[in-house]
Amino acid sequence: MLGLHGPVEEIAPRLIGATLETRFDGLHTAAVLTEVEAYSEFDPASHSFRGRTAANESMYGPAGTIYVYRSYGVHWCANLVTGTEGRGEAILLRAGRPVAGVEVMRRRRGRRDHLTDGPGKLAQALGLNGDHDGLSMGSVIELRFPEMAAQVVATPRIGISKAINTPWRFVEVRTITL
DNA sequence: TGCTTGATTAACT
DNA sequence: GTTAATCAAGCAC
Repeated sequence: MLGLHGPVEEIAPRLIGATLETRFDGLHTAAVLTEVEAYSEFDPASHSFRGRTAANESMYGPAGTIYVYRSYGVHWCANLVTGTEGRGEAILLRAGRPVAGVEVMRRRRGRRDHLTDGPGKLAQALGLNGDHDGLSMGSVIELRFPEMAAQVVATPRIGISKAINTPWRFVEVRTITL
């Protein structure tokens, strides 16, 4: 996919402002990404740091692959692979702004607000779960880049205990929460 | 085989 | 601000 292949720390900020769209079972939802985090091999905080396993296999796929993992045994979190195949790099999609299918999102989330303001929430609102791990960007999951680049700020990543000073969290300036 | 730790969320007080 | 829910991966034994 155009503009989707490259080092995670370079691609990640460019995902801010991009629209992620899903069509599952005829249900259309879309969110503009406002917060992402980059993870790579040789990165102690990354799932791929300890090497390739059955669980993180899709992190090693080609650019455009979706990596979905179970978080805290409860939630699903979605990543987008943008690196070279076999490198184990991915970008965690942490938050977004609903722009289509809000009622579908509300039904999936079971509430009216806080639909996409967290990685588990964003994945659930878009209907992403373990079934979609390893799928590629294409007919059911699409990413559209904006006309103009968003204003982005880089900060340390959230909820990790290693490499806490690596500023690989990228947040849209208008929605920044530090 | 058992123990600890999460790339979290929601419901509490 | 605190805590339960809930489970798989990773690591020690």
